[in-house]
Amino acid sequence: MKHLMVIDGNSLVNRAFYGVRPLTAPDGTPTNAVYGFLNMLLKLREDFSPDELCVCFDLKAKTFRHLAYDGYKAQRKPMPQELADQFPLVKAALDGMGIPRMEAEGYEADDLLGTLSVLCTQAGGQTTIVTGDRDSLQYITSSAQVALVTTKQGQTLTTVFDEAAFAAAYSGLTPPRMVDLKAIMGDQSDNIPGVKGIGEKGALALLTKFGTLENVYANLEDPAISASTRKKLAENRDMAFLSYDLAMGCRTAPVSAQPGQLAPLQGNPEALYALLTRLGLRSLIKRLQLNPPAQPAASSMPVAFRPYRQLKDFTQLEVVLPLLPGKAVLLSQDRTLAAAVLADGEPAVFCLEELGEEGMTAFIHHAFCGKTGPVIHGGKDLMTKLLLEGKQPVPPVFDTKLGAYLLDANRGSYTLTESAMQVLGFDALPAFYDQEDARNLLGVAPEALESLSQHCQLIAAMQDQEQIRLEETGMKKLLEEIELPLLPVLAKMQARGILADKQRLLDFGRQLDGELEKLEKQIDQLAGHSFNIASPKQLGAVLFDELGLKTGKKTRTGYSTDAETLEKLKSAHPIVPILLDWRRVSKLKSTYVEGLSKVIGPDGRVRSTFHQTVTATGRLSSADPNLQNLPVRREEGSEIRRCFTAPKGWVLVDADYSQIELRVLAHMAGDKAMQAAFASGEDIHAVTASQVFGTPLDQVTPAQRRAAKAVNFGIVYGISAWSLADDIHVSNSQAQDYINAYLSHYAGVRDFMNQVKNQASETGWVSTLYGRRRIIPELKSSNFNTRSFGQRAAMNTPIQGTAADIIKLAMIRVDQRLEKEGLEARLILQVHDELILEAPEREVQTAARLLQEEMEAAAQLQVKLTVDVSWGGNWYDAKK
DNA sequence: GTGGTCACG
DNA sequence: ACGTACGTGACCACT
Repeated sequence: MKHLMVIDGNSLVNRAFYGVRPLTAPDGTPTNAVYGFLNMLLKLREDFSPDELCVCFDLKAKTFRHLAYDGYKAQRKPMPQELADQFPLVKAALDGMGIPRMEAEGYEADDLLGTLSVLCTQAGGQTTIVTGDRDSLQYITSSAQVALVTTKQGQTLTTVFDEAAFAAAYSGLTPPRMVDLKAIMGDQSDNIPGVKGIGEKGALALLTKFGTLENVYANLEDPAISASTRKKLAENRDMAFLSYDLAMGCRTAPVSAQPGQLAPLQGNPEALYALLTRLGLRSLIKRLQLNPPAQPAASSMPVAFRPYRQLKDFTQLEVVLPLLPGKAVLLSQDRTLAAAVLADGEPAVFCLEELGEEGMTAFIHHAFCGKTGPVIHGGKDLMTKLLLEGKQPVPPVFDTKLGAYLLDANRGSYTLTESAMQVLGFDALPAFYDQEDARNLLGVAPEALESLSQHCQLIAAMQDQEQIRLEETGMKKLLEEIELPLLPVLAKMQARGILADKQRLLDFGRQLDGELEKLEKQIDQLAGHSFNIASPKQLGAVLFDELGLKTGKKTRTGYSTDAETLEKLKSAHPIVPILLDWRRVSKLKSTYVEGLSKVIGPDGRVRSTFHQTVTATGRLSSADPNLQNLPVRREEGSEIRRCFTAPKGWVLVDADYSQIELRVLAHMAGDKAMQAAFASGEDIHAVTASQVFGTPLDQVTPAQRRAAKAVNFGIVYGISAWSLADDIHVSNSQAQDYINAYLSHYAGVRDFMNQVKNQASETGWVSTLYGRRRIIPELKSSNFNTRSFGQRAAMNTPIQGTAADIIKLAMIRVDQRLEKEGLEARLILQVHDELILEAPEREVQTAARLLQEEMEAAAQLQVKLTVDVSWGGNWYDAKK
């Protein structure tokens, strides 16, 4: 016997849209509903293994189906654009997968489900109806079951209702009576009026006694019906029968195919692969085991690849070597393969097996260590490696990774393949060669070489395209005068690293172990049993279930146990302060002591990677390890910073900008009052308090200063009264008063923020003083929260991003100046508004002065940039 | 792999 | 009525 599965596409896509967190494709297309729906579909297909499968969709009629009652569904909110846009994508994906789909003009998916299930039964088959809508339960028969899909907190739950399960859930009712039930109780979401004043309970009671709507009215005078119910029924008789018709699903919709004709189709794997790639749904590609098309469609490939010339011996190589500088080059990670695009556009490839170690060394020397650097994709880390090998690499003349980042800083990653698709506008690439994965390619040499050659040609094509687009968007100078010159500075910092005192770190770790043990003992005792303190779930159970403490905020999975929540419960139970201590100590131990001691190199130095293409605002980020978030705010973490040291005879020189973001704001907003506040040289938060509260400066209270400081931060982050109130624990209206006072005093700031918001909403992007752009897709969202987030980001980015531009300029200046003055001192770290040098003791004064001068001179703003410098034998002592 | 938590500017 | 501060990365538990 055949098993048919019919799916209500509209219902499930809806569930997916509201159940899955917002996701977007690289180009900004919303994809969460596509992603969620396809995952549900695949899971259903696996769980039920139907012989036939069909997905049904609503198709609006030109005329109303239910002319009798115009209110029907008339009041439904229109579907958000983000959701509507995803239906065509879902349908295209189904076509690609070869899954039949069906729609009929003037009918809803639900009608098709009912019709198909009846037809299937008539043909002697079994039907599983899949939907998120309980209306369809009316179709349940001995040969048709309903799989009801619900989403709760991102999880999808499927409950199967057959006749038995239905009877258990709706005692006293049979599936066809669902219609009668709705006729009486109505349904707000479907605009079915029902009998006004009678709800689910009353309706159920009536039907249990009388069976059907018809019979209820036939027995209206029955004494079991109360006078008031009888009155309501009598007054709404027409509405009840109209509702019955509305609730009754259609079982005679015109279907374009019969059960028996709905077997899986061939599909179009290539188109599906291209679609899912464009949408950035890689996990689905994997789940469907799709392979990239062997040969990309000619139409989607705007680069006319040329055949490569393979250099087979050293003599041939020698001719080409002098031509390499300034050309696009690509080197496999293991450096056994290389390619270059020469002046005439001809690609040449090199293979270590044929050229020998000597050939590859010569290639590297000429491509990376000559007078002119290469054109490359992601040159910083290669340059770092070459530096560590003792070579003297020259900086790239162009880096397509940086170009791709500047053109759209919202992507998380910039692999060659992804960036080529972004910049050149491909749908898909022959993702055969990937710089990150070259090792796998050995042993398939001819294909690997062809692929390497093509990818190198992509770099050349990207360079052309990026130059045009950077020029158009006004970011050419940003690339040429900030990002590209910064690249070698970062490479040098990465290669140099910072010296760490491993012994001291481990000693500190042992001390922490002792403390942890003590704390754990106390916690277990107070809880009455031992448990995993690090598990928020177990901790929540102990605090809120066992000890009965008052719950605070809730998270998606339970009640929050974060520091803010615990802080409020500190006096409620003696276990709470101990937990807070445990959290702090355990963080120090696992993240800092253990994490850092793991990455200290054999020479005692730690080498972080400074990512130049990660943040949306233009800041750098630091990883493996992250040296931009070492403890500093509390004393107990200071020991960690004492473990980062200068070598014997050297010192660390630390310089940080004072209030750079607020100064940038004062400049960009052209706010004379704020500029004057900085010019006074007084503490900015105190001055703000004095001006906003109208208090003489020397009479500003600590509380006023705290409030002013919070507002200053809030302004930079894109403020709202709600969050400010939450932060400084005042009422919403109090917070709003602060903001109003602030903005009326600093009217330039208010105007600037409004102008930024308006421009951002119009264009979809914001920019920094140096022309760096951030596209903010959230600004166009129909969702209030998403859009609000976009507006806050729009207000914050010009400030944070300009500050980031300035310190990058400072790094370049410092590096050049150190070089020019012939000093041995070197930049080793950057922490957003702070630079750290390693300098021989004899150079300290010079280096400190130089650092301050160059940082302060990096930008000429209407507010002076000021820098505080200090030094010491370790990072803690260097930062006064 | 995701979510909760927490470290930094 | 809505309900979040902006930007990151690492660790742990848990699925």
